[in-house]
Amino acid sequence: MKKMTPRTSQRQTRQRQIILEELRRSREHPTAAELHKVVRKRLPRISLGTVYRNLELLASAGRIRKLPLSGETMRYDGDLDSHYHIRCVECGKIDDVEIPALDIDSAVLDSPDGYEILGHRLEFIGVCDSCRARGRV
Amino acid sequence: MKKMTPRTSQRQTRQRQIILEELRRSREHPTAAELHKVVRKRLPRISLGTVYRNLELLASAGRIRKLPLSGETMRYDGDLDSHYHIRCVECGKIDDVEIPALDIDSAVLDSPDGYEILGHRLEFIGVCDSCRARGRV
DNA sequence: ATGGCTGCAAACAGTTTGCATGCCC
DNA sequence: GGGCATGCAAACTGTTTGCAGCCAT
Repeated sequence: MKKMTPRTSQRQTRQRQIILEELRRSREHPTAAELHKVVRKRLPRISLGTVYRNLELLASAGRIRKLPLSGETMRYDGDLDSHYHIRCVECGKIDDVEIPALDIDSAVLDSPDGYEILGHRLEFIGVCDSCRARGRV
Repeated sequence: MKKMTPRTSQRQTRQRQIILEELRRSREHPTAAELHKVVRKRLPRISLGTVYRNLELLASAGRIRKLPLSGETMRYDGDLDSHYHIRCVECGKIDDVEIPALDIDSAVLDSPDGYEILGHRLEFIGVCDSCRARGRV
C-alpha cells in the first residue's frame, strides 16, 4: 500500500503565523517592507526575505491576497472578500472601496482578439482627506 | 522690454523624435527596454537611460501615455485616446479593449474616507488566443 | 531524521541619476 | 554661446535566490 503523502501542507512556523496575524490585523494594505517592520517588533531577527517568501506562500495558498496595483510596490491584503481599492496620488495610501463588484467581464467577449476573460482589476485614483486638508491639492 | 522666453519647449532631438515615432508605430504597448531595442536599429548608440528620460518627458507633456498596469514593468502607449487594456496572464501581452469608458467614479463618492476621485484604472485579465492555442491552458 | 524553513548576503531587474561632453535653438 | 540633452556607468529600490544551519513534523 502506498504511504500517505501529506504534501500540500505548509509548516506552521512562528514567522508565518505572526506575518499572517499582523497582516490581518492591519487595515493598511502594507508592502512587504512595512509588514516586515511591524513583524520585527515581535520577531526581531526575522529577515525581509522570509517575509517575502511567506507572503508568496500564503497568497498561493489563498490565505491572503496580493494587490498588484498600478506600477507600484506590491501590497498585501489579509481581507479575502473581493473588493476594489482606491489609492491616494499624494501619499500612496490604499483604502477599500465599498461598491459591489462590476459585472463587465462579458462585455469584453466581443473583443476581436479571442481572449478568454478571467477577470478584471479596477482601481480608483484620488486624493485622500488628509492630503487635501494638508493643502497639497 | 522683456525678451521672449520660449521655455516650456522641448528640444526636438533626433532621439526624442524617433522614440515617439516608434512608439506610435507600435501596437504593442512596449516597455522601455523593448522600445529601446527597436529604436536602436535606427540609432545604434542611444542609451536606455535616454529612452527612459524621453518617455518621462513625453508623458508629462501629454504626448504619450504611461500604462501603470498591475505590478508589472511600466509600459507606454502612443495612442492618446483613452481606452482600457487586457493583459494575457500567460505571455504578458497587452491589447486594447474596445469598450466605452465606464461612468463609475461618482459611485465612489459615498466612500466614507472623503477622497476626491480623480479617475479609475480598469484592466482586464485573460488568456490570449495564441497562448490558448499553445495548449498552455 | 528529514526536508521544509530561516537568516544572511549576494544577485537581479527595472529605473534613476551624476557627470562630462555634445548639439539644438 | 548657453543650456538642455545625451551616453555611460554607477547608484537605488524592490524582489528573488543560493546556501548552510535550524526546527516542525
